[in-house]
Amino acid sequence: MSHTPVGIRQTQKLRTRQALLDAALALLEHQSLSSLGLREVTRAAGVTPTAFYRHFEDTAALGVALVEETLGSLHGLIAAVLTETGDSEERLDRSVAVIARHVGAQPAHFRFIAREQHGGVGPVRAAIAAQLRRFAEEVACALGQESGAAGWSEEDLLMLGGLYVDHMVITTSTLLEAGPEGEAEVVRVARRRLRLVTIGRAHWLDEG
Amino acid sequence: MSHTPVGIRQTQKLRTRQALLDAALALLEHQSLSSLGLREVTRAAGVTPTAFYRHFEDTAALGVALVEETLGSLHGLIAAVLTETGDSEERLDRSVAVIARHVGAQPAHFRFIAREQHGGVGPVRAAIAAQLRRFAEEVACALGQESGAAGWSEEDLLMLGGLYVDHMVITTSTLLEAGPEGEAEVVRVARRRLRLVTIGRAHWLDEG
DNA sequence: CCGTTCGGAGTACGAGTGTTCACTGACTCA
DNA sequence: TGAGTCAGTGAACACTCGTACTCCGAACGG
Repeated sequence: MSHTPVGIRQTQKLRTRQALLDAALALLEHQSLSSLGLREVTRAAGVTPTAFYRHFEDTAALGVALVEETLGSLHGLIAAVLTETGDSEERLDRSVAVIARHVGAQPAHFRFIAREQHGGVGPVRAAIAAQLRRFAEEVACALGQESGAAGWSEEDLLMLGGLYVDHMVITTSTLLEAGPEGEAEVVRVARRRLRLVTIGRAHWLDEG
Repeated sequence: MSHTPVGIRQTQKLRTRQALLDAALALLEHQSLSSLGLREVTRAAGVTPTAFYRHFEDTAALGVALVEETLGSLHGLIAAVLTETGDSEERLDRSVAVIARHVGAQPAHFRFIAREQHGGVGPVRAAIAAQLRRFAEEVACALGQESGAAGWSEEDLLMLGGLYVDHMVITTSTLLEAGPEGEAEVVRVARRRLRLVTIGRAHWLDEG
């Protein structure tokens, strides 16, 4: 992939950068980015305030980096799940399960995304929107290669992809609100919702 | 309704209270509640910081009041639109139109809701969640009285009501992001999404 | 009419904020 | 090996912040 220089200096710099990101993410569990202080982050990361500027210009820039870290590695994953074999019911269950697993594994990251998707920091909002748009396009592309997609316009595929992605985001934040003990119920409802959408999809061309 | 005492004192108090709410709402256009300062609000409202405490304990309490102001008056409205006569296509268009009109009329209020729905202030999140749950129940109730609702379990009606409400919220924030010039396109896509859900609804019992 | 209530003003305090500057010392590389 | 680079330090800057006081004066109620 990208060049990963092994200089002691570079690695140490990356280590501090990651410490800042981790500290910020931990603090963002109970507040939003626009109220996150630069000093607050550096204190939690065990670094002086000035060191922050070696890595990020703003707390906003740090937020954008967090967006990349969270969503950047997810591309292709959803599309992959959708293109796996199995009937639509199976694929549906698997999609929801994948989401639940990821959210359970790194809740702080997804809480951050849910919170800042409409949050007060413009650049971060834009970064999230861009990533979600890419997801929608990927899903639309995957759907377009299915057998049932004959006769669907590109616009409608994008509409459907966006619907799935938005539903994925909603499910994510609902999972976070419910906590581990409420997960099963949330998954149940999410599956039903997806099934309803799938049924609508199957009959879309009948009544378009 | 509620008692509205006409004392000079009471009215003046309500006036400043409203000034605080309006000032806060204006400031919240470009930031989120958790970064909103008490002094900032009072400065914009033209009062001293100490006066704030006569009306709200916190900025969080002010946020809850804003939630009530925005969503409290909307109850019954959606259900009313849904129970009006006309075929499902008409009702669907009317629902989207009503949303677009409300968002266009008071964008700041709805931006606030979208932003704080997953924001960093717990009590406000809870207040919004409670209101949205009420909406979902109202929609579910309205749907239950339609002719096509025979055979639907109460749980599935609630699932569907929640789906509609969540979609309403998404549409709202998408409208806000798009601005007035992008409104037509957003409305187009929102209508299509709703139509797909409606189709799924019509065939729900066939394949349940 | 007069004592009480109370919304709001004014002042002051300590704590925390973002940003700047000169500096240090370990790493880099010719 | 020696000059240069640069991630991170520490002190200081000028703010803003939330909150606790005391006090004023207009509106209230008996």
